[in-house]
Amino acid sequence: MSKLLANYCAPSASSSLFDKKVRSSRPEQFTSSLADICKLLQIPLARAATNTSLSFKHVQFNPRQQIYTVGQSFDALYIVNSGFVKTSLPGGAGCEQVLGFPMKGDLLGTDGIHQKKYASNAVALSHCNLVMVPFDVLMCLNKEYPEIELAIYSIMSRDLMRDQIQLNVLGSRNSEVRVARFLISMSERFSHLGYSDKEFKLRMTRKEIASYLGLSLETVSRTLSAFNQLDFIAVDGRSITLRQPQRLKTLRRLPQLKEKTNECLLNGQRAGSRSFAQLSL
Amino acid sequence: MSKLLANYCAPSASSSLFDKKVRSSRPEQFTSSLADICKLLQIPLARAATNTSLSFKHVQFNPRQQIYTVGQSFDALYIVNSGFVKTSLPGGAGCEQVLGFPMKGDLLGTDGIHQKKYASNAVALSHCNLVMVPFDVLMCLNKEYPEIELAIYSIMSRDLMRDQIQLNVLGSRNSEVRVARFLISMSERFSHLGYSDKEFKLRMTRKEIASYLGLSLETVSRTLSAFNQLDFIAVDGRSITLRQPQRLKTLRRLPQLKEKTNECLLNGQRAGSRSFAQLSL
DNA sequence: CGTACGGTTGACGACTCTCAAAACTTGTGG
DNA sequence: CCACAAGTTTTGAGAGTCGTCAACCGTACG
Repeated sequence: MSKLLANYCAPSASSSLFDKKVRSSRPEQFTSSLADICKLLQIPLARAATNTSLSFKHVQFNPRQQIYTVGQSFDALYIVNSGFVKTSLPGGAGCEQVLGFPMKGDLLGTDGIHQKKYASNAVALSHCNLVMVPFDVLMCLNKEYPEIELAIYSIMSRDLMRDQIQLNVLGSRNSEVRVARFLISMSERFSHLGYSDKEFKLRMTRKEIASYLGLSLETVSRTLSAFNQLDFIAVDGRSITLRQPQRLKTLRRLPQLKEKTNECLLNGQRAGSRSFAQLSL
Repeated sequence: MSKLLANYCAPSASSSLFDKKVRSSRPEQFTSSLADICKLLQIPLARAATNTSLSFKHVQFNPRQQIYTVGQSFDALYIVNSGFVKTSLPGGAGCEQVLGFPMKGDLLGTDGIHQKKYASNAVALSHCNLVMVPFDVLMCLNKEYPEIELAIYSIMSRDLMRDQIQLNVLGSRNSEVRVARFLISMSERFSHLGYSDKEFKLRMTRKEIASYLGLSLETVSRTLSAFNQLDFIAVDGRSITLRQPQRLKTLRRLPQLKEKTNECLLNGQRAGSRSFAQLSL
């Protein structure tokens, strides 16, 4: 056990594999302490601060670079320190299914624990800085810091919740709701990271959003344009500004589509026909 | 720690009762040993057999009875010992989103760990016998049996994989593929439990299947009827017989829908003008 | 400057949803 | 045991959303 941990008590040493992935310009961070990781994952673990000997290596990834792929032997989890990631399943006929867009603080690779092989693909959408956490090191850590065990359960539980919510989104067969909930979700995640919740830049293509939402890329584009014309949002390529987040949040399909005049409900806007693009202008 | 465990020490732990597989008769089982649970969850944990003092209570549920609901305080996980369960999210306007159909050996309630509140509803579809595993007891157990920790990670990892696969199904916008994959999935799960993989009875309504697959119940019914006419399956209410599982497994939508001549010619008669594309075996 | 890629917009059609009705099953009470 | 009610399932017809195909524009890149 301590032998394994000792392998990670090398503050100065850097392996050749590690050097290969280092990018050129920026003063990137190369190691994290246990306390750093807990902070990143938002685990309250006071005792971790006392441990200054343990360090975790960081790995750099360039845009479009694979982090791991389906079937690859599982040996480590990754924590996103900076940058944006896309996870996906190969969809057989060349069309992948996007599973999620992990960002700072998210834990990647947990789907590989069961079969000792990664069950999804992970690829960097931007320049990424990930903390590599070898799984056997993590398992040893838990013996010394039992609180970590609960924390990992909690994180995996949260990921299960997220998947369930995404299942709910995909189950609602309505493009506007899906896109709206996607925008709100991104807004909340950016807000949670300390960025603006009104103005942000998407890092993924329309095609990737479409796959994530179970739509075609044209429908995503059209829906964004419609929201733009309604002034719910302002779209400029991948830059999004939320102008009326409440409208997006309360967007529903009304059970009764009969009346085409009633605007007084929670949301109102969506009462009548499909061409609501002309409604509010 | 041992105080908690002591609460679950049954004075008369009869684990021999468990070895006999009592299915339809009514002498229900009321407790399980640690070894029983590991067997149920398919955790290889030899040392657990030595522990005969620890016992876990069983809980009975009648059809339609709630096991837990969204927002309810989380304190225990449940393992399905017998019966069929449905988990779901409340869909706002009365229409729920079905998340899954746990059956024997599945672990329920893990989505409640993160927020200490259950994040989904669980309801019994049949008479159910569940093993209740108080979460704090589980956490204490892990200190005595560290292998359990990895086992729980593994189970949650598997559940994450399942959700991801389901996301993939919902992302494929094609009713036939969804229904086919649902049938194959059920077949494999029954087979895995030792039942027939060709002939089984579904415990859920068409409506619940439809919600699970993101379709309307009529589409599910129609697709099953189409499979029936093609002699892929035989449908009799909720009783299903798989006649040509390979056809179901390889069912795809061809990128080009041009040709209208490509018949399977198994049955010749097809209700609609729908072309069923297959992958060659 | 040509190519490739990403994004927008339009036209058209098909898949699937909605509504509706009927056959069938299940549960309840007299 | 039957009758009635309520729910489930099947099937049909029509309509609507969204996917497919296509063209066009802008940007990046060699």
